[in-house]
Amino acid sequence: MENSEVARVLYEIADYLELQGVAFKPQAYRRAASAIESLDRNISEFHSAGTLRDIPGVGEAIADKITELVTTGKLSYMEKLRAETPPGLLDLLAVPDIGPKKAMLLFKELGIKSVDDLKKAIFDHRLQGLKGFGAKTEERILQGIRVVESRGGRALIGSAYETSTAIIGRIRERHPDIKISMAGSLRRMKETIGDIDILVASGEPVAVMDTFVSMDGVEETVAKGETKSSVRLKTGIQVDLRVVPAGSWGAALQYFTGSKEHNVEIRKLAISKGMKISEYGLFERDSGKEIAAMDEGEVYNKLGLQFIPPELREDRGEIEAAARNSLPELIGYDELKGDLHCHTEWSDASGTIEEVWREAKKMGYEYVAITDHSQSLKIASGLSEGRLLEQIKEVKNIRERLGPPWLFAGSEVDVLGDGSLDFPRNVLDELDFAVMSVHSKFKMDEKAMTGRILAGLGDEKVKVFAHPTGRLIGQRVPYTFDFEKVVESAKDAGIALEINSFPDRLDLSDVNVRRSIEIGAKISIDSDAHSPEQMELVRYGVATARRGWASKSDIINAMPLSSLLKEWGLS
DNA sequence: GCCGTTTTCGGCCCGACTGTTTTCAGTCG
Repeated sequence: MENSEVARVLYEIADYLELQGVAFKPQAYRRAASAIESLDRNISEFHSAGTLRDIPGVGEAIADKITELVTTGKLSYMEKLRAETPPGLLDLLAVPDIGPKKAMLLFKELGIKSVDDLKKAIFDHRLQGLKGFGAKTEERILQGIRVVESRGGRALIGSAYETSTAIIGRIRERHPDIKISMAGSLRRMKETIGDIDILVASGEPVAVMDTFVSMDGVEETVAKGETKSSVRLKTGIQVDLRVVPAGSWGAALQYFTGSKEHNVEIRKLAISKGMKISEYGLFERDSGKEIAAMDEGEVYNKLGLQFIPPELREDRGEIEAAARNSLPELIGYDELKGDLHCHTEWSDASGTIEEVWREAKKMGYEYVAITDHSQSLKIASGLSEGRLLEQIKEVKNIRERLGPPWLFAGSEVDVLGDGSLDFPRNVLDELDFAVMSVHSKFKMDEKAMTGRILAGLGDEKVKVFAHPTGRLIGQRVPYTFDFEKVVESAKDAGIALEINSFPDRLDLSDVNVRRSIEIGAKISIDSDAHSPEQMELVRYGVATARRGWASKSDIINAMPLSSLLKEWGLS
């Protein structure tokens, strides 16, 4: 059973208990669920080793439940809770402004069991008169239902990052003297974003708020107060803006960056050291004297910690590592020396080889690889043997003519169902190197898929395994294969596992990156650009590497060209 | 239900905003 499935069950239990008004247990279940989600090994390994209780937040009772789950695939406790609660009631919790108390009240007083029931009740004006419900609440809930029905999930980091960059630019233009930054999951560069958080330090909060709520693209102002405003954009995404005094900038940035789990642990740490932390600063608990507030790094330092980069703040051991002064030095956003996976108009992309070269030069790269699709990928205009040989000649000509950055003549070669590569030996041998991918027969069973991948990784021309799990965020689950075995094999063969930087892939994921590095495999952060400007998407790939605790030495395309040629035998 | 340099019981992060029950509860992040 997958970790995510176990976590989902525990989250569901938390929701049921919350609906029943049970105190504290929901948090306990959520904490355990969150820890299990970020494990880098399968939960069944902990079960077999008898170390379930080593997982933070897992005690006797939850360990027993996990055991029942992984051995039988079912959990009687959850079935009992499920039977006691009308199924639609959980959906009510997803509606903004409806929490457990209101959901239960609606059920008990009006028999409302689903979002549909709730809509009908509002149209019949049956909510008014209920304790705690007035006309405005009714209107807000109706709005909330519309949002839930239209949004249907979280935004990918790519679009959220661009939107937020544009908003910050507009606010800064009008208020040049303020400090402004992304915060929340966006600053942590999570792969999906629930809403965009922006933090401002200014002595004139009202003026900044006014600019914010009256920007182009605002569909509706959800809330507007003295320190916080929320709007919903026409694109459906919600943006929260918070304004704090300049004196508490660092503490506020720390606080609003989260994650929630990280902050809970930071608060507990503060308490254990006789301090107290809020968005206004770090204070001595008894005297109330300010210890740090202006500078985010100082807030961490005064707690006895190294500065923790936002991408690590997920309560996955970063606080303990920072206390021991042993955080990794993360790969920087400007440390890539090249891109090993780019497409051109020879297959399914736009842009010529020369345009890709020019973009690489603009980005300050030392090298870039042309890796168009292979022959069997007809849907993406894969190159035939003859076309590929022709392209290799062309790449080498341009390389001669234009000089650095160095152009590699590569190919994104499919590994076919039987484990063979999509070009014959004599053609592969003409390449500088190959990027291997799975693009077909996604539904093979674990054994067959693992064998297929391992066979492909056995070819000496393969130097990068692209988008290794095949997932598409929110659209397609990874294919089934033995991840550990593949990583081990890639490590032994000197093949890098890719972080594909496309926002709907980000494959490897942060958790998979961390596991791969632990095993000792190397990573290649590539754009998979299908137009020259998409080469900049590597920002999200680097972010994912950082979230996976990767440092420069883990990333092969952070190497200068000379080392890459020598150590990786690319040419 | 979990946890422990406050350790086997008694706590469990903190504050803003909103609407309504006019002094506070519910929700959210």
